[in-house]
Amino acid sequence: MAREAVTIIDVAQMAGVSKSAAARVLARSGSASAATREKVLHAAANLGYRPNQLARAMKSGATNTIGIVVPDVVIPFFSAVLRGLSDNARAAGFEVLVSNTDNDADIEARSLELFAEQRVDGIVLAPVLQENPSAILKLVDEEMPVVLLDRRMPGLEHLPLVSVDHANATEQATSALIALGHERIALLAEAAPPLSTLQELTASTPNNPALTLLRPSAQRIVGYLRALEQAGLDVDEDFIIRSGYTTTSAQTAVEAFLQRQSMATALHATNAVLTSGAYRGIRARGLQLPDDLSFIGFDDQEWTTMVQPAVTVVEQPRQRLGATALTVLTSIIRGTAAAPLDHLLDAEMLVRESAAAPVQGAQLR
Amino acid sequence: MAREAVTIIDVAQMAGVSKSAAARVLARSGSASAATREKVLHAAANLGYRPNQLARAMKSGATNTIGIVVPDVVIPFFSAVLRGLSDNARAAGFEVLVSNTDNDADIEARSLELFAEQRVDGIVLAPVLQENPSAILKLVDEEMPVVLLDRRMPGLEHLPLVSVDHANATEQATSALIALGHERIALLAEAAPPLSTLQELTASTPNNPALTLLRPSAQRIVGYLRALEQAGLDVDEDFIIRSGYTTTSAQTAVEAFLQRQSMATALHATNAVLTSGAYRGIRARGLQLPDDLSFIGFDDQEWTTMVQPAVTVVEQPRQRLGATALTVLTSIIRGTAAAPLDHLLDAEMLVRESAAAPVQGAQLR
DNA sequence: GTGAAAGCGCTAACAC
DNA sequence: GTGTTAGCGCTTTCAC
Repeated sequence: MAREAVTIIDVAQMAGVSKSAAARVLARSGSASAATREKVLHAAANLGYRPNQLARAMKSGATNTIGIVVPDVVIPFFSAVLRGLSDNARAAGFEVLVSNTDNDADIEARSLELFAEQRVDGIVLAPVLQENPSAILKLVDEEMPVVLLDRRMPGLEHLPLVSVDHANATEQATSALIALGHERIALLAEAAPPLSTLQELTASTPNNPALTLLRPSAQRIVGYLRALEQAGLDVDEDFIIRSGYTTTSAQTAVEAFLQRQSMATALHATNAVLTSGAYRGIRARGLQLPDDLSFIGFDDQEWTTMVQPAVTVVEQPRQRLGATALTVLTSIIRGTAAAPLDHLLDAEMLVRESAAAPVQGAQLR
Repeated sequence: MAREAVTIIDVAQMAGVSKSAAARVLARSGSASAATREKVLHAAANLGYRPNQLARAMKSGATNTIGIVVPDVVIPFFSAVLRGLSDNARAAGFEVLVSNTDNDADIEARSLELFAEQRVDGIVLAPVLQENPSAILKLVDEEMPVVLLDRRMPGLEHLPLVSVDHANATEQATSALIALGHERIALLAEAAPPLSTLQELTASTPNNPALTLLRPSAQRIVGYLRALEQAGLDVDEDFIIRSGYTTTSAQTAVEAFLQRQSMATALHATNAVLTSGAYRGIRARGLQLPDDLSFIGFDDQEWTTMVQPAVTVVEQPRQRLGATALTVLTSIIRGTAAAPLDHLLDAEMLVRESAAAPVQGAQLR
């Protein structure tokens, strides 16, 4: 603002008291007589005094600002998390700075650096999956409070994580299909570690580091394996469809799968992008949901209820993830953090019409 | 960050020069000898010096931070605008603070106040439509640079606006339907001023204040009237369907319309929410697109290409709106602003399959 | 209860 | 080219 802002000095002068007296009143700290308070408040109101948070931050060392770093706020999951974070941040007296990385480690590093220069009080970060997260570690080493969102990777074991329980989410979907009577359930997942590695983890607890350090897509496969195992069903590696993280890649993979493997009676896609691609693939093959195939998607999206039949999905508590991340972050900032800091929230099934009991012989076209 | 940050003094000491010498090197201002520069840069790197933007801002009066205030970042339109703004802000050296208002004038006022206290250099605001925007005017009066996004209302005539050309967007859609051969075109719009008021504006230029001060929903109706007028078609007020700003309200309104008015051969919905509701209503009535009815929606949404036939829509250049808002805002901040400051961007038709030439007698069920 | 004064980290005159 | 100094607006001892 170009025009000279009114400072505490202006207020003090008008009130006829000292700078510090005015400060005590305006910052509600220290003591002041009723008369002084009255005069100062009056002057402040008259002049339209607005405290300069910059100066306040210089003194106190706290900016009451936090940063959130995500791949892309246009992705509905992240915009919802941002919203949940933002609402709660406001309530707790924090402003929120936003940055997008497009999953580029360099941009992420630069964003973190800039936030640090701005002296944010803490950062919520959905990290780019990278080999050597040195930029993150550097910040943490300098005692910047950081809360991880959605994912974690080796090297960041000691940072608190707020995320959905990925394995559990897929397990829920798979178990739901099993409960409907399906035994040959295909899974559409991003490329991930070899199956043997993942199979060793089916018995692990949700917060087992070996599990939470895997990328979300791998954790989701673990949940699938766990559900099959619990039901006593054999794993057929041929039923695990690998795809890149794009709609077209997923569509292609699903179409190819449906062409070569007509025994599957159900399919679960493990993230939002793959869900869109899978749906297109199913449609391209001319299959009817749920009679020809039962389908459960991941993440609720508007289209899942615009198509017919509406698509059953596993939904993450997006805004609550943001709210939780804020809570954890503030507890660290205020030094009131108490272990455990990890928060793995449960996903929720939104049961609609795309998954049903298998129809005998349906896939035997 | 709890640990003592390294300051310019630490750097100067280590480099064996004065504070100001170090400052000159680090801020790339003023002159310094090669030797000094070398020593300072070296010391800074060794110590991991990170400039304190707070202190810098205190001195310079510029925080290099801007704020964006929108109804809700979860709405795809706003998250995309935010993205466009954010990318360009970064490139221009600004950080971005975000706030959601949920269309509540009090929350908006509070947000603006808080941003002002943070001493942001400027604000991009999608204002809550309100009678008396005093909080906004107060800020502007104090010379805070403000750019309006998407809408403007009486009292804010002097503030620059970055928006899609609402009237033109609807005109494009309506004209497209007319070009296909439709003559009885229904419009789904939010409740708006009486038709007579709007009809007077069909001849106005895009940036006519009388037009840009209307709420977007009203401007869109003007575009519809203009298209009909240009084609020499009569306006039948019965074909303008009024609805509240919710999917269910829109669905109900469309269903009722389709029941009582079977002469319409085409329908255009004038915003994203109404488009979803209209589509549901059309489906609930069992109509086939485009044979029973041609349909054009507003704002591209993922579901419009997930359903079959895919829905033709008018799309706003969302990210470009954000980018443009940033450009205008920075020009004001830097004092290089040159009239005209209003930017009305053109919407674009995404032609898909839900609109086609009318089929004779199709609606005569 | 109140005022004087120091100082947060940085920049920009200003002398040298 | 370099160092000294003042000061951005605020909070917070510390005497009185």
